[in-house]
Amino acid sequence: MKVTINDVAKLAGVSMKTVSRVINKEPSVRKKTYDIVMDAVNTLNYQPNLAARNLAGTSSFTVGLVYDNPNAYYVIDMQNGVLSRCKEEGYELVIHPCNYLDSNMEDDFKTMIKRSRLAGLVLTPPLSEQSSIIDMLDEMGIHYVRVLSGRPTDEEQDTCIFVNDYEAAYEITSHLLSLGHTHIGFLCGDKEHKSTTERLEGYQAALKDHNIALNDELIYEGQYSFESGVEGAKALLGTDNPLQITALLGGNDEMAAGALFASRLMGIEIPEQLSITGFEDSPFSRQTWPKLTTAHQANDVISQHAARLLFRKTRGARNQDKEIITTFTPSLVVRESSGPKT
Amino acid sequence: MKVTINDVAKLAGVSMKTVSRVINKEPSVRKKTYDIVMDAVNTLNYQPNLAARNLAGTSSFTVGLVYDNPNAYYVIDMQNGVLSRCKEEGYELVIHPCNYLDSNMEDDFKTMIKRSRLAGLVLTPPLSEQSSIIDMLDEMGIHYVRVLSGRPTDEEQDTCIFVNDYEAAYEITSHLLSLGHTHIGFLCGDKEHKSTTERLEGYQAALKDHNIALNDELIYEGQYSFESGVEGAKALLGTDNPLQITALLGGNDEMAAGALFASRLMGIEIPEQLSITGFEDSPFSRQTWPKLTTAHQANDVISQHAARLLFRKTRGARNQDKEIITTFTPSLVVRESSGPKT
DNA sequence: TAGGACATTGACAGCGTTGTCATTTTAACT
DNA sequence: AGTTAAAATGACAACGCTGTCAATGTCCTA
Repeated sequence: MKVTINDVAKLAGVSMKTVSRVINKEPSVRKKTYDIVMDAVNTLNYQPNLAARNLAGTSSFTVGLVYDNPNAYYVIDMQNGVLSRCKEEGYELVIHPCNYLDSNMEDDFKTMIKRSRLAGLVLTPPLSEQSSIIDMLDEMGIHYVRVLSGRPTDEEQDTCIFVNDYEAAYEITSHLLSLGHTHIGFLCGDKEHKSTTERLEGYQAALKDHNIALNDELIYEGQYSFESGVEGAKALLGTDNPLQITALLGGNDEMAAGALFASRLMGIEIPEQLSITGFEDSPFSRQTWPKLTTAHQANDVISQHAARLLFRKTRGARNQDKEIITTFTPSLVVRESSGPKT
Repeated sequence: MKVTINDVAKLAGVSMKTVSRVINKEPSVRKKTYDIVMDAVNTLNYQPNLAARNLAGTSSFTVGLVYDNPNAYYVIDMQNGVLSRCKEEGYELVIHPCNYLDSNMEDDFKTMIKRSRLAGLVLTPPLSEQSSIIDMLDEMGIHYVRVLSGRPTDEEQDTCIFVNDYEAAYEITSHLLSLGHTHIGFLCGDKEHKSTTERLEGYQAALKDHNIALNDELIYEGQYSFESGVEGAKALLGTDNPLQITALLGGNDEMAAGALFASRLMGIEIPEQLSITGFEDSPFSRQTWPKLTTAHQANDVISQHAARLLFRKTRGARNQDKEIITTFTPSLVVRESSGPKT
């Protein structure tokens, strides 16, 4: 019933170790031998046992995905991306949701790592920004790849995948500017998140480049949540829109949806009286009325490349085949929630 | 650096095997010995190696979560629930998204199972309904727990967790009836899904109990998607609402959101001219305008109990401590999208 | 106080791989 | 053909734990 490496070896007429070499794609196996072994593998439908590999080998075949992001769409996308690479490479994925409010998160982390020795970790924001975590991992000698909001720096090229929120925010803001808006509010997330400051700076840079004076009163700091989007829109627009805002940049789709919701309550027509934009292009940016103009962030692709980067580090030169993109810029998607200033 | 069972044994002054007994909570370890060993475990901060346990033991410490549900919120909830139990019991979770359109899904499945011998699987709908899969698992002798839409039957009590959609749909429909609605449309999912027929039957039963004649024209079959919700609402309400519909039951929150969207397009006021209800209470049922009346489905709790049920089967009598609920009925949550008939 | 029954513990092999190092085969030279 | 270096393969221990079964300890009974 259960097929082991020995069965394959016997059928192929080689030693166990040679089969091991073949399935690990080690060099220094003769082509002919390789083919014979692969034939045996296929006829027996052999699947190497992960537990044994993890136990015996120096490197492991499980990678961890660590996240601390309340957004389900985001997590699923990241998960699927990493998973698709894992499947290809024969790795297994264990997921590890975290709560950064949780004080014993680091212990939790260590436990997980001890339990199943890991090939490496993929860290998603905002967790990937926490230096205490990174330091701990460095200290423990654990491989990792961080998905980060930011503009690439030479230094961290090989452990980071950057999402250029700055650029994307610049683009969205430019879009609104080109529609004639000049009084543009910003519903940002909390400033501890790198993405918040990046998006904010992109927004400000675009305004500057169009010679529009910055005004801090136009910025509302929320928590990337629907509720804080509602609050933010109410706060900025007030009862009679004293700041004469005609466009609102949501820090993410959820906040934009909140702003949409608030606008309804206040009887403001979108986009006629107010343009609203999102960020991330999560599915529900298409499920609002009107549909959200937003910046599409290809999370599944991003996480695939994160996984690739991790595997490259883990398995050394063995699979350098595919190119790895380390910087992604979300791209503008224009829908119905933004329109010309009237 | 790495602490093994031997280190613990040495420190505690017992044999390796006794430590093993302690960490596996086997009976027949003297209380005193137990305490000594646990002390050693704690001072060394010992974490048993999962790979070794899986390799050496007859039972495994990894469980699989298999899903084929496009709804991110649902998946995350299920995942978190199962994960929380796993953490407690020292298990590890590997996730396995499927695509039931994919023809070689079953092979995929087998590969996964061979790779890492599993303690068992948690199957979520609609995958849990597919008898071909169940048969395969039975044949392979794999433990599993199915989360299913349905009313409990005695027979499958020990491998199934039921979500009583029938009852919930009955309740939602009754809610609408009590508001005075008599012409109630139903935007259901595709009929291959068990949940669709369950919800449909609940809806019909409620109508019957109120002596309202059933009318198939009031039922639109979609795919549980936002888009099909839009289409369904358009189809049922037509240009001049020939069926005189004053309330619309969404098969799930997404379809309800779609109906909301369509209503906006058609200039129908919610809930003044039309009541709309959802199903599942996913986060975005609170992020629509108006917020959706829906049936709350506690997916995280459901999946926790699914995991418990699995562990009970896996580990035999070792942890019978907590009671397991095997039937859950989503409960009505009244929000702003439903109102009295005017 | 001896004998037996049962509870508790330990010694050791084995799970299915990979790492190390020794051995054989091949290729590349004189 | 003979030598040598390099490439290809194999033998065997080890990874950290659990299962088996034998050994010891404890408590009871007569």
